[in-house]
Amino acid sequence: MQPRRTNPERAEATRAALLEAARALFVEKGYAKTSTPEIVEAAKVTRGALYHHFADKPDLFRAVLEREAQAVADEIEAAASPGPAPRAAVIAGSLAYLDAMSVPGRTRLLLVDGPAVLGPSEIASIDEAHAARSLREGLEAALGPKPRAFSIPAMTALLSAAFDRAALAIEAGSDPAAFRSAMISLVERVVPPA
Amino acid sequence: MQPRRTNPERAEATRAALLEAARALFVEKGYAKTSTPEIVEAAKVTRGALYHHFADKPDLFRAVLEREAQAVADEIEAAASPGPAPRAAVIAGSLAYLDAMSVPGRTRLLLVDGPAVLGPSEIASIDEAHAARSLREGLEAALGPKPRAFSIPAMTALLSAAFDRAALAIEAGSDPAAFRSAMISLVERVVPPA
DNA sequence: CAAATAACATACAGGCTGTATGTATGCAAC
DNA sequence: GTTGCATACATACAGCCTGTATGTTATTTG
Repeated sequence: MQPRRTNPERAEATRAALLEAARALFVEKGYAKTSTPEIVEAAKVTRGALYHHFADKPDLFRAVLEREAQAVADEIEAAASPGPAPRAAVIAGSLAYLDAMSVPGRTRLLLVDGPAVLGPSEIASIDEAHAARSLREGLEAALGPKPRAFSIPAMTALLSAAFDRAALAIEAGSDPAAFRSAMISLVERVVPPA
Repeated sequence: MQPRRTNPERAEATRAALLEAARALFVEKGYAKTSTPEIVEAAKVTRGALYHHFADKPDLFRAVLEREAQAVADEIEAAASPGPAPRAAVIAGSLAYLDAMSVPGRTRLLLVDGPAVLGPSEIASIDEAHAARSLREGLEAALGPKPRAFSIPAMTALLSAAFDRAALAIEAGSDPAAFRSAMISLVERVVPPA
């Protein structure tokens, strides 16, 4: 607890406190019903600090989301290393995605409030930079270059949406096994065995 | 323009004016950035009238959404009459859904702002009462009672999400033909021919 | 050590939501 | 037909929230 702290240290500490407090409140009450006075109180800073680090409330939300999307992408990468069996890698990545999205709050942040606050196009670009990219590359590796009845980017988007809905349903209390198996069944029909 | 109007007439007229004005503004600027003063100005009534007819702003939004979901469901029903060919009916209903969702504003209302404002569970129940129910019944008719690798309600939810993403992508400017064919391809893999 | 700057803190203006209260018109009973 | 009530609004107000503008303190730099 030295009162002697370097400037980047102070800044990073308050930034982290704001991100953590904001994440917790956005998850608990949703973006719209969370006020900046609440956030700064939980983070034990003032609104001046918030508006010093972030342009506005959506900008803070965006920062929370990018962290979260990065964490999800990391978990997928760890599980679905693109080895010699691309089909197995896609299925492993699929289950890893559902596991990653079961971390409390992630569905609300990334799938519910995110599109409304930042717009579906910005969410799509965050997604394409993280989780969806893994899926697309997995499909390309598993399907090869021969002609197909569908475009890979389009099918990636459709499957990605199905993944999201599965995560939401599981979060809402549906049977996880039922949605996991339905999702795998869907992927297997798109990527035929060998 | 007789100043002599019956009470139910007056009420229904202002209700309709509010719903129409609100829909237009929610579509143009989104729910969060649309204020009730704006809405009542466009509808040429006062905020007193709004809060007389609707409990609060989310309640007005819900009324707009229910109308919209009903309209979508009607278009699907018209196209996918469950005749003797259940597989063809599912495919016809699929294309009808994408057409219905191409009416300007519907994706934003039903797929973007809806889940954030009313919560995904309430949106899911509105959907199950309208469009998703058609799809589930179509799948049941097309797949029959024999055992499958997946549960029909779960697969209905996943396909429904893929439909929604296709509608969003088309709205965002992606190639409609690519998404239509990818979507049909997905449905065909779930519902094998005959 | 002095000036400049980063990192906040405080104060304020404008706008929005929901409620409480007031009013006029249709309506129903007598 | 008039009296009383309910419906359908209209107006006014209180509280909160967002973003900005300005002030203050600690750190860094020349």
